[in-house]
Amino acid sequence: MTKYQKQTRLLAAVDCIVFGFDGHTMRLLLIQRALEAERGKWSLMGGFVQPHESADEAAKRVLHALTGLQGVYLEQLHTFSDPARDPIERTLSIAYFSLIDISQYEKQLSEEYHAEWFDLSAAPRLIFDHNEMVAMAKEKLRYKAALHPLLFELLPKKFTLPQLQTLFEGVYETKFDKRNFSRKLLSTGLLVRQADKDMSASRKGAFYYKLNSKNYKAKFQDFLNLIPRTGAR
Amino acid sequence: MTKYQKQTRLLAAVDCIVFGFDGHTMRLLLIQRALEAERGKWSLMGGFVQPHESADEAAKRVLHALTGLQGVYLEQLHTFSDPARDPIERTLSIAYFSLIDISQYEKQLSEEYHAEWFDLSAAPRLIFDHNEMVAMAKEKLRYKAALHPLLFELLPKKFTLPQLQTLFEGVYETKFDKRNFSRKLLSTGLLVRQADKDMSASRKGAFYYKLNSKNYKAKFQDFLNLIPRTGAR
DNA sequence: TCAAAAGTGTTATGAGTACACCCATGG
DNA sequence: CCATGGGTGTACTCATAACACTTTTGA
Repeated sequence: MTKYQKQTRLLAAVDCIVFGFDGHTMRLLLIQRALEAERGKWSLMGGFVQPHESADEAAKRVLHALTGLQGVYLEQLHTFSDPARDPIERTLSIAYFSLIDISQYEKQLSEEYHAEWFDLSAAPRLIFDHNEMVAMAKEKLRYKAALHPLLFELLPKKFTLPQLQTLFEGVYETKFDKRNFSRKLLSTGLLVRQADKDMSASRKGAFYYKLNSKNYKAKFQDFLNLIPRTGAR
Repeated sequence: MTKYQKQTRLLAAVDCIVFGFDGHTMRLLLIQRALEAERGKWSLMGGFVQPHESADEAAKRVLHALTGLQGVYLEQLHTFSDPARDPIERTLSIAYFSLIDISQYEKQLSEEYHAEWFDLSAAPRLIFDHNEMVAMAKEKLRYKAALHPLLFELLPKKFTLPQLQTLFEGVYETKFDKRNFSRKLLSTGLLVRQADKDMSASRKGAFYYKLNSKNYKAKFQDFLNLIPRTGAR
């Protein structure tokens, strides 16, 4: 088989920006880097693309290793290619961002990787260009979640409207009117009210909802305009 | 300098999806591939990422070589990484999409590359996964142009409202009401009416407009909702 | 009975849409 | 004077946003 002669081959890595929500604030999952350079510094979870896997497969593999989770929301974000981004050797990085239900995260596995959740707005300095990746992921999350029902990926299967509103308020760093918020969300037809309530956060209790998965798939690509114009953008 | 041992290095290419608008329909710029495999087949313009350039720089270089243009709209689209996407040797491709004013395109240079404009809706079969890249670029263009004033990149500096409307109708493959269209576009504050008219398309003539570049930059990131709900989506 | 959070209804404003006629000009 | 495309105004509907009180229940 003829090869492309005289072209330089490069290392290709994937890096995963993993977002979670703890009920109060947005969180970011970081690990302490195991390799030189910058061993011990905080870093996104990453790994090299192997010869027989695509970047998507590599990202899934890495994410499963970090969280023990499969089938999570994972989307290619951007490829970072500054020739000097990794001081050891030129490495392309294909960044992915992921949304996980933090309550399903398996702490056991994380300790193997010295992983930790950080408040998104108080994340430490990361290696290489990882802070830039996080900033881009945050922006994309805000952008996309304003138009598509994305943030449900961060919640358990059963969730309450107050939880959902707190999540939106965390992502957009603002407050919404709860009457308008619930009317808008319910009008999407995405939510199905359950018979039971979450009694843990109030005396009255808040009804649980689940996603209507049929409508969820159908409407995901629509523009839903989930964020009030007077709120964040 | 320590290197990352035992990791496989891969070829990294960029491929550019170049869109234009000829006044009637959306067009796609393709070349006849000069390399094996598939020499002579239609292809996107691409090239390998060189050791000391980023992917953005590579895409700019490639695009300049193809069109003679500099400073054109160019945005990273997606990285394609199927291990089998190039039958000769595994190659990652970082795809970019670009919008150019077709009237500035320099035919001389294009002939050097056997480049040709194709009607976007009648593009030929392309090599490798390039049809998939084009499909994704088309979708992203529709998505983004519904919310941001992007399509102006396809027009000359001076353009008329009927031209602009034809362009939008081409991208969304539908017809808009011209009264609503002009009201909506003018209400953005992005357009500045010129004193002169384009007399080439009608007896009455249509006023030229230019972009208000200050508002253009300021509003680019806003959600403008440029497409009627009853139109395409 | 009280505290704390959940849940809900009304009104006013503005954006979006549907729709039809007059204008300017060159031939 | 007429054919062709350019340009504009109005009324209706619906989505949005602002705003405050009642309900539930455990302590």
